[in-house]
Amino acid sequence: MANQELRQDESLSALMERGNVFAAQCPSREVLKHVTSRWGVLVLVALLGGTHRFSDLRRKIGGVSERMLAQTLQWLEQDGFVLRTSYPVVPPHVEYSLTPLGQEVGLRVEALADWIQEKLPNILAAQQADA
Amino acid sequence: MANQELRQDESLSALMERGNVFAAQCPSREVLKHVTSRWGVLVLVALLGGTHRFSDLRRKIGGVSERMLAQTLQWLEQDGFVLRTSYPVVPPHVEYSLTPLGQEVGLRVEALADWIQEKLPNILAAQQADA
DNA sequence: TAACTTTTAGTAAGTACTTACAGAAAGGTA
DNA sequence: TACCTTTCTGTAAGTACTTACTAAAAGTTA
Repeated sequence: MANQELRQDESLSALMERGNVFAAQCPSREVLKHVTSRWGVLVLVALLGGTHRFSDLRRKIGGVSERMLAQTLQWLEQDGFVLRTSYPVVPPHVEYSLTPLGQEVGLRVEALADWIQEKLPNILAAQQADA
Repeated sequence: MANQELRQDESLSALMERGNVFAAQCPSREVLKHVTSRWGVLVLVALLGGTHRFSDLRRKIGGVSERMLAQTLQWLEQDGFVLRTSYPVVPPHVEYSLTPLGQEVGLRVEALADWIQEKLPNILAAQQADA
């Protein structure tokens, strides 16, 4: 059983460099948490549509508080997914956009969100079925 | 501004049937929460690899408690993504697998998780860069 | 009879996520 | 001077998520 974990085409070092979401201590877990967080998903999808200012995002994403939006943006910025551009004017003017890395995750996240939106009727029907 | 929300090719009723994750009260938000929950992602990816018993999942998914695994499986079962098959024996024998709907979400979630695993080195490098 | 098996419920306790609200910054407007 | 603007940051308070632990069911094995 134990050595089944090593596949033929992957060396041990290759596995270590890759990240393993099933391992509790793997740093990929944190990244996954940020990306799939309640507001992270929506921020990524929104920014896929282009650069947004803070308040644009706040308006677009129904239900976010300023506090949570700010925190989520910081997470995504630290992971290298979001680029924050601040103009030194008063009142503040800050723009958020996706980095190339951010666009890649964004596309995956959007694919998931879109699927759920499209299949919502089927899902709701399934929920009724076994209720 | 207000009427820009209606696109030419989509009637109002079509929009309502589709679900909109940006709307705070849309039921798709709940589904999204279950699918992207801390353990939901991992359960879906694990089950994509085939039917698993409860304790198999617990072993495979590093860090889950029995309590959370059970709750997550119930969420996904109610949304129609997971099929629970219970054999009336003692001690209990229960098998979990994906429904056709579950396989569809599973693939999207797996695409996201795989991307993060593969790009982890790049992400960690990006984190270092602005730290 | 005591102990072990597997899956899940229930409880209390702890941690993390979220919200609501007040405040700061510095220039333009009334 | 009083107030408005935008983007945040603290603070306190509330809610939700997680864990650890106890317990049940009913046969099989020691």
